[in-house]
Amino acid sequence: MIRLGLCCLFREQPIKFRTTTAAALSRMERSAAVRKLADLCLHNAEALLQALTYCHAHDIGAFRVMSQILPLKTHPQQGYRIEDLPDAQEIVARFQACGELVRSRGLRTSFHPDQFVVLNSPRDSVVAASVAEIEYQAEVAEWIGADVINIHAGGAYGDKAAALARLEASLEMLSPRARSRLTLENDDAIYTPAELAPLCQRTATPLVYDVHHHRCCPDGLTEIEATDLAMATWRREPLFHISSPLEGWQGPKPERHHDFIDLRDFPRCWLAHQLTVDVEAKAKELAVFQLKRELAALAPTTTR
DNA sequence: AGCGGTCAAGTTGAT
DNA sequence: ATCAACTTGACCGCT
Repeated sequence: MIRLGLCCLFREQPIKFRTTTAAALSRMERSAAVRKLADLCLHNAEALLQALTYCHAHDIGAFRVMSQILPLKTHPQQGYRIEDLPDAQEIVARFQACGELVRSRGLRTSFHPDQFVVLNSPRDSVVAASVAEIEYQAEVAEWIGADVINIHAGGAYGDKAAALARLEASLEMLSPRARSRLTLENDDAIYTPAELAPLCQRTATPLVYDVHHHRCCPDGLTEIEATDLAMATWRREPLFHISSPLEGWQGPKPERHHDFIDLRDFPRCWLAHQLTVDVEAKAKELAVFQLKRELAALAPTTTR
């Protein structure tokens, strides 16, 4: 019943996504720059199709798409609209082909905008840039059939209640296609499941439960309680995160991720549910395979 | 061809 | 006040 997900990259499989830098583009004529960007987008769409094909063939049920799938899409100077790139139709067509595969094979895809996306910032410019980034990912999500754009709640700014109120207000700024995909995840330092759950329930925003973060930043809830709380916020298959600490729970930085998942870190209460669990481990597909094997040995019919 | 410094963005907390 | 850590590899300019 557990669908395991791979995050963005491969350790051994030669499937590579490409990107560029704003500095490099700024040294080129705009025509050459957009040509390069278009080539990268075409390449990445093809690579995504390969990634999804690989996942399906190897029984990996979910794939997280890297934020730079369209490189520098919302950069203030080098950003672009897809329709302004050469081969725009071909780029979209290739991503839509990914979407066909996702739907026909029952795969799940998601996005996880990174730490620069902060919807609860007191700075309007930060919120505006964050909304733009989420909207870009929502456009690609629509092409590829991704149902999740997962973000953290943001900073505390010395007043979490006010910060969460700003977050709630910012949700209103999103288009329907972005809003309907947006999810919130508990983080490893600031916002716990207990703090996010009320907002999630009130705003019908699914809560992505990261049990590693919960262990780093606890709130008094047991893992069973947090699991149930998070599950109740989903109107579809829940998406959770798993990872193991690089140097053990007693190490200096338990929030850092290990190459593989220690089976002891996988909450047993998750096994009873139909869930997607993204495997956040540096050995990538190898870690997914290892966890799948170990879960299968534990309970032979409960994984796929 | 190979090497290594650098890469758009925000926030926090260690120094 | 400054800066590394988040996640991480890959780009790109230099030899």
